[in-house]
Order: sequence, then structure tokens, then C-alpha cells
Amino acid sequence: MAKIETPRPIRGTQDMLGDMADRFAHVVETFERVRKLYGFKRIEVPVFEQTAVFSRSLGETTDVVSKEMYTFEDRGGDSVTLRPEFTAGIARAYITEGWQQYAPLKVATHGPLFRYERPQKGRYRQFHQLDAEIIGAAEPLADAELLIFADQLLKELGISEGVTLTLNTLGDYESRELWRSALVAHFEGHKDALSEDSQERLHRNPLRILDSKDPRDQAIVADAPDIDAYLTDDARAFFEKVTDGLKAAGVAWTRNARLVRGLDYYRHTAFEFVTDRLGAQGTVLGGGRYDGLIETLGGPVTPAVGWAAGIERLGMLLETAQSAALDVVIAVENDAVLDQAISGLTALRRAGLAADIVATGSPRKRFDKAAKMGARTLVSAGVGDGRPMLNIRSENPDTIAKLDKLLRPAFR
RNA sequence: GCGAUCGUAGCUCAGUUGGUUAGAGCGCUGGUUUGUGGUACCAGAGGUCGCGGGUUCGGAUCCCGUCGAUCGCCCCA
Repeated sequence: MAKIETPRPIRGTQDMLGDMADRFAHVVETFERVRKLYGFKRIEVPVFEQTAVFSRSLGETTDVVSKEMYTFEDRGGDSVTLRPEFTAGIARAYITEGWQQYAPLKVATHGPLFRYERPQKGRYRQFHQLDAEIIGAAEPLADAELLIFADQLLKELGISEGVTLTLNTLGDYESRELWRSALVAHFEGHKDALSEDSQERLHRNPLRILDSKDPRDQAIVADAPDIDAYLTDDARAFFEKVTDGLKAAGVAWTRNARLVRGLDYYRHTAFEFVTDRLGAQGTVLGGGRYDGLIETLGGPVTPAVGWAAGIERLGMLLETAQSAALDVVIAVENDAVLDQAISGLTALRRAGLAADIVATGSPRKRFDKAAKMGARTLVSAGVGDGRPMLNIRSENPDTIAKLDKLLRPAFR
């Protein structure tokens, strides 16, 4: 017989057990709790969509569309794509499901996303994000609320230490175009001194030169114009109202005039919560206002703003894993009382206690094995003088009384 | 797509300038205490040293290739 070869996991996917899985669950549970405090409705949207949902919304950045999406043909010959982000799918649902009737709509979701990239620290091909959006709200108050929500989430996760909110405005359409022209003019003037990558970016995506890591670009970037000089009065007023909201809520932030978004449908607010504790992947939560997107997908002109956060990255920042500790573990030291133990175990669980049983392997070793499981209370079940015996080991008399009441009937 | 580092037991890792039957801890299985015991003691199972080729009397160790992992570049919706 030829040896059966076990299929390997797909590159960039993860199997989680123990510590990482506990961290993951804690992030999601915290998000679900906080999102309700802000009145965000839970929604579910498909994991895959017609490719057009994403290719149309991502538009010009052809690299992303052609190389970095999981796109394939289904049996009917339709091109489908595993969602690489939440926003486009939610925007599509907003249009096709008639959610316009609920505008302004505050929604939240979480789940897996897929991007065909080389994995590295905090970057996977199947990864997971939390997502919050406000659709149909043009006021800066919506931006501020989303940011205050994000801030509270990070604080409740206990990871706000060492994480800073960096904020910028991309202005309205007019401001943005003026700024872009000024930037291109500036970089054209220093074209020869730019890195090869940035010379390429100059044609494709000039705003991206601003966050180049190449030291040759840094000096030129430092002298590049900020958007401030090009903001229209409306755009300036909008940004001020967002920051006023943050101030009123006591949310700290720093201006990063170099923070940009590659896609044209982004307007006004752009933000990232960043840390230096995750290697090259410093963004923990990011988002912005995308007033142009829904129109791009064939919907009505609809203002919207949102953010997403990597669950894995948030999990990595948690101080300690919140493992689900057992309340009780029962060591069955004699198989003659196995039925009694199962009955008692069931009674514990029905009473809402987290309980488990050790009833396999050498009976003599079961007690030690149970002790290693780290339950709050250890119970041994055996036989003494020919009768079932129960020993509840706890320092706390109340605990003993409570467990005895639940377990004793099974052992009579 | 590019670069650097790394692949030895289920897991975490030792393994000398190349030298004879490849090691530890944890985990797993069994045994020991005539015992109400808190991670003990003893033993066992488990490895063609990622895979393929080369150099050599001899390769886990050196060289080449390949696959995989990690971290970074590009990209970052």
C-alpha cells in the first residue's frame, strides 16, 4: 500500500486551537457587546459575490483586482470572487435589498475575508475582520460616532495602550483633486531623486508615494504639500466637526497629513489606529468616508462611512488570553461508578456549570490528569466499602455544599 | 513576483571541526504508592533528520536543486 499523503493546509490559512482561538473569540465577543451599545444592527452578507461587485468598486487599482483576489468561475461559467473586504458587499446589499428605506443605517458584521497575498506576520490569505458602517449619513457626527465606537472597543479589549488614532482628511472631491495635482507637480519636480518604485507610483497612484518606506523618498515627502491649503471651506468645516466630536467624547488622536486612501471614492475622513507592536503590519483598525462608492455600484448617491479591524491582529495585542476555565472536573477513579458520574456531570451542566470528566486511561492516573485540567473544583468519584463514593475538594464550604446538592442524588 | 532566515519524535528544541545503534523535556500508553492523592518515580511506544541529487571511506551536519514555514519588500481595498 502506498502511503496516503495528507493534504496540506492552503498557504495563508490558519487552524486555531487554545490560546489563539480564545483570543479570537474574546475579540469577537467584545465587539458584539460594544456594537450593541452604539445601536449598530448585526447583518450577515455572503462570503462570495459576483466578481463585478469588487472589481467595479475597486476600479482603477488593477493590481489588486487582477492579482490579489480569489476569483474563479463557478459551474455555470459566472465569475465569482471570495470577498476581499466587507464594504463592497454591504453596499451591494444596501442597493439590492432595499435597505435604503432604513437610512441612515448603522450596521456591523464580522467574518472571514480572502486575499491572494504572501502571508507574513498578521497577514493571511484567509483572515478575519470586524466591520462597522453607517450608510446614508452625510454628517460628520457619523464619522465621529464610528471613531468613538472604535476607541471604546480598543479600550475594552485592553489594547488602547500603545495604539494611537491617526486621522486625516482627504477633503471633498474638489479639494482632493486640487491636492492631487499639487502633489504630482511636487513629485514631478523631484522625479529623478525618487525611488524606482515611487517613480512608477507617480503615474499609477501618486498619493501612495506619501507612505513610501524608501529613505530616498522620505525627504521629498517631507516637503510635499499638505491638503490643508487646498481644502474648500465646506471640507475644512467638515473635518473640524469630526474632531470637535472626538474632543467632546475625550478621544485622543493625532493628525497624520500623510495618511491617504488609494481609491477615488474616499472623501473627507480617513483614519487608522496604528501600533508598532505588530512588525510591518501596524494598522489595527482602519477606515474612512466613502461617499462615492454606492454610486459606483449603480446605486443612488449615498454618503457612507465605516471601518474594519483585523481580528487576528487585535488578538495578538491582547495581554492575556481569556481561556474558558472549567468550574468542575470529575475524576472517575473506578469504572463501577461511571454511570453515576455521567449522571452527576449532566446535572452540573444543566445547572449552568462548565464541567468535564476524566474517565479514560489508567484509573490511578485519572486524578492527576483531572488536576492538570485547571478546573476551579476537583471532584473524585470512586468506590469505598463497596459503595459509590464522592469527594468534592474545595476550600470553600459553599462550593462544596452547592456541588454536593447537584451531585449527591446520582451517587445515592 | 523578489529577498533573508529556518525545516531533527505529536509539540518545544539539543546534536561538538563530518565519525559507529539519533537525544532531552512536555504529551501519549503501561506499571509503582495498599492509597483522599496536587502535576512524583519507573518503563514503553513514537524519527528513512522536509524531499531529490552531489562531494566523501562515511552526511542530521558540507554543496546544488526542490517543496514548505517564518519575517520583510511589492501591494494594501
